[in-house]
Amino acid sequence: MDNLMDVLKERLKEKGFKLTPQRRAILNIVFENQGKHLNTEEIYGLVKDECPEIGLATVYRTLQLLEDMELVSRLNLDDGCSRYEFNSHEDDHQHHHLICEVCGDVIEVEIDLLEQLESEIEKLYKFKIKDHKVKFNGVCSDCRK
Amino acid sequence: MDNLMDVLKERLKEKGFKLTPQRRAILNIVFENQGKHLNTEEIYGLVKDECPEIGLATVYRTLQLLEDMELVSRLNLDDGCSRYEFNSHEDDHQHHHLICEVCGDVIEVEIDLLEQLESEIEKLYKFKIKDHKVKFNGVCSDCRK
DNA sequence: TTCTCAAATAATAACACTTTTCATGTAATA
DNA sequence: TATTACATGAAAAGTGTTATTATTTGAGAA
Repeated sequence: MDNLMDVLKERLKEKGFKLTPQRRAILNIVFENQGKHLNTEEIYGLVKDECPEIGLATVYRTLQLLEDMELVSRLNLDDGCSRYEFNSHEDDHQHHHLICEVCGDVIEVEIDLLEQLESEIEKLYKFKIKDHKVKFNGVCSDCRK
Repeated sequence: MDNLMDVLKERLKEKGFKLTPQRRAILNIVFENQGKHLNTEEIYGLVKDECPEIGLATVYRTLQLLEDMELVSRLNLDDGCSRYEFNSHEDDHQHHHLICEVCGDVIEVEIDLLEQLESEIEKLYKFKIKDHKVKFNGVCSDCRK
């Protein structure tokens, strides 16, 4: 999708950054692997097909950059590394994840019933909530068989 | 609380482990600092008053052990280290945390309105939920002034 | 197009947190 | 007592990540 790169270019320009092949390639990899929740090392491996010269540090830097401009989201699945997903749902809250403790699969949940809980918390604790992260651990349908 | 150490001793015995001064001291520190969410280094510093000879590796090992026997819970507050809290609520789900992005304070929330969300997810995804982790990021009442 | 310079890069060193290794110590068991 | 298994401290190694540095690159100016 060319439109995607236009968005990237635009957001980079806003903050005085440049659109480089590395940045383009990394965003592409994350975009093409939606639902996969790749970690930095995996992204590094995949992006090398496109940019064989790329360094791991650049991957780390770029993912941070892409997170800053809200094109990707960093996930913490408690497996010792950061994972990333393409951020399709711009403004609103993130979706949630079901993490299967048997096969390790990660399923995305689109329901969001946390609004009422949030408003209750905001009232009770006078805490301004800006974001929430919800993880469910359990066993997926396949592994229950 | 002596009862606490009895529980520890019992659970250790179940799995063939021993109750050592180090293990007793570490559990005590976490117990005495409920609401503080200490990290390993902080626990190490505090436990040295009781056990000056203790090594950092033992603290890591013991916290893992205490987590396995569900006497403490490991928290991930996205600040680059593991934090621990005493696990008072045995069987049921954990409570939630409000993390202030200004002062870094962590506030505990006891409300749990996730039951309905969970049953909906279980039905829809046939995913057996065993635990959930919820973090809210925002600004606490003090920092909003 | 060529020049200029800030920004971006690759490579590598440094870093922080954590785990493992290993030799020694200690407590329960036979 | 001898044996066995577990626990420990110290140090080394491992892991994911960030910082440093010299070099290269891209985009606007000449």
